[in-house]
This record gives sequence, structure tokens and C-alpha cells, in this order.
Amino acid sequence: MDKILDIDNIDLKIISLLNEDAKTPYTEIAKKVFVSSGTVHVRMKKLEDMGIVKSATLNIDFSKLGYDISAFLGIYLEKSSLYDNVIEKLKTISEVVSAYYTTGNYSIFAKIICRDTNHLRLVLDNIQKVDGIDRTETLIVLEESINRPIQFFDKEK
Amino acid sequence: MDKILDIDNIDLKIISLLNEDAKTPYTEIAKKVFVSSGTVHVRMKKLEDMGIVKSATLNIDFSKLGYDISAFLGIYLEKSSLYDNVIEKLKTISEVVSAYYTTGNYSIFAKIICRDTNHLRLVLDNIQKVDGIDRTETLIVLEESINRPIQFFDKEK
DNA sequence: TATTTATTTGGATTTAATCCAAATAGAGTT
DNA sequence: AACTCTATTTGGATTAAATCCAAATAAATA
Repeated sequence: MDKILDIDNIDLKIISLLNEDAKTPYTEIAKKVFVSSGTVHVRMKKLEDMGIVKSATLNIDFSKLGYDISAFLGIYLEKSSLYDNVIEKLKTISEVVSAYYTTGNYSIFAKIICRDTNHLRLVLDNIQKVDGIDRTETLIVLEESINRPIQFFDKEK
Repeated sequence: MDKILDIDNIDLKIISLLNEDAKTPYTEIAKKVFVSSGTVHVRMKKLEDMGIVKSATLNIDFSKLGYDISAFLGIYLEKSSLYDNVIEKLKTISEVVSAYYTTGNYSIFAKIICRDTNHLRLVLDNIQKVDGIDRTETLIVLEESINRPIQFFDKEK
């Protein structure tokens, strides 16, 4: 077992509520969880210190900011030992928002966000040029039908 | 063109800073952007009203909460016209955190987060049972090498 | 230039975060 | 069960931020 034992239902409820809206005042969270706001504060500090709550970010509608196209990339490497090198290169391409080592055919599975088809082409070109990358398969996102935080509360008692 | 014209560099800078840490006080943002905190407030209200900033969420280390396995699923449908129906069913499965309509072989591309391999099996079973789903391909995430917000600022002047 | 409209400012007010000493609860010991 | 030690919670006091708003400024229009 690990640190999960240090986390109780109060912690989970706090995280769960703040995960829906990270700007909810602790005073309001406190009411819903039936503790004082001081306790919410202490608990959140603990969760941050433990690295469970890493930060808070905005949920932005990128299409309204002109970023209209996102795509998943299945990347094939020449040799799978090149993984770390290629990841380092991908980190320098700001349009790459995530990259994973996964089971299955692909050596790397990544996601990119671009402004338009032209921009997408440029980014794909840049990625193809990276040393060690053999070829890529592109899954362009035409619709995002679900995108939500995980509900880790209310599963088990 | 669309509403992008209503957004200036001050807006972008504000979003960009808050996207790194959504809890940064507006007073601090104000200093960095060289406007008053009242202006930050007005701008954020505008951005929220426009639907550009939708909410703020926590960035949680799920593995530390016992959710150790995530996976991408390529889902094949019996008929692509079943898309909406299947999405509705997937929405009822809380482990499904995202689902997309994409180009390529898959009819639906989804992501799930599970506690362990057993839990993963249960969830995959549930998904297989959904009416209209033919078969699925599972890409299990073994490592998350990149995961970051898009940097939409500092691209063009 | 004059007039209208939109935006910013800075201070006044309300609200929340933060800190902390005291109170309480819990765990372990005899 | 009473006692001790430790950890957690509480609520209020203090500091800091959000929010609101009227006045000032800037920008747009005629």
C-alpha cells in the first residue's frame, strides 16, 4: 500500500468539489464538507505538499482563440531506443501538448493543437523532420464529444 | 473572421498567466500585465462571458490517488450512424474522460482512467457491451512524457 | 472640434485567505 | 479507566484579495 491511506473522504470531497471549479472559495467548500474553512486550508496544503494537487489551470475554449484543429499522432520510430531523444525534440515543439509511451503499434502517441490546416501542415512537417521518427499516422479531431474530469469520488464507500 | 478580433494581447497575456496557475491573484496578474486589477477583473469577466474561459480545474496526480492506469481506446462501430447513441452510453461510464470523432480507422477515439488492471478489465468489458460497438483497440499508457497547456502567447506579435 | 461610447482607474466595501493559539479528538500506555 | 502525548480542528484576528462603482481617461464617430 502507499500514501492513499493518508487520504480520507474529506480530502476526496474537497478535491472533487474544487476539481469542478478550482476557484470556489474555501469557505464555501467548508460548508459543503461540514468542516471549518481552516480545515479545508490545512487539507489542501497537505494535498499540495504530497504532490496530489499539482496546480490549477483554466479550461479554455481554444477554438474561440483561433486554435481550431487538434489531432492525435501515432508516431513510429526507427528504433524504439530513440524514445527519450525524440521526446526531448517534441518538447521543443510548442504545439505538442501531450505525448505518451503506450502499448500497441505506435512508439509514441501524441496530441497537437493547431490554428488551422496550414498550421497543422507546418507542425506535421516539423515533426516528420525529427531525427529518429520513421513515419506518423494522424487522427484529426473533428468533434470533441466528451471531455470531463474523472469522478474519483462516490465510487466506493 | 470571428470574435478573435475582440481579443488583444492583454487578454492573451492574462489567460496565459492564469493558465499556468489559475489561483494567481488578479493583483499579481495586474502588475505583470501593467494594468490595474480592476481591468484584469473586467477582462476576465468578458472572457468568461464570451465562453473563452470556461472554468478552472485542478491538476491532480491521479496515480497518487490510486488511479494508476489510463488507456486510449480506438472504437469501431457496427454502423457509423450509431455515433451519437454510443457517445450517450459512454457518458454514463464515469471512467471515460474523453471521446472524439476523428479521421482515420476508428469511429470513436476515447480515453479512460482506471485504478488498476482489474478495474481496467471491468471497464473494457462494460464498453464492449455497449450496443453498436463492434470491437475496440486498447493503447495502454505506460508513461506520460509530455502533458502541458498550449502556449498560445508569444507566437506572433 | 464636439459628442458619444467604451475602457480604465483607484479607492471603498465586501469577502476570502491565511495564520495561530486554544480546544478537541485520537492513539498509545500504564 | 485515567493519563500522556500527538495530531487535528476550530474560530477568531489579521492580512490580502475580489468586487463594485463613480469619476477620469481614451477611443470612436460625426
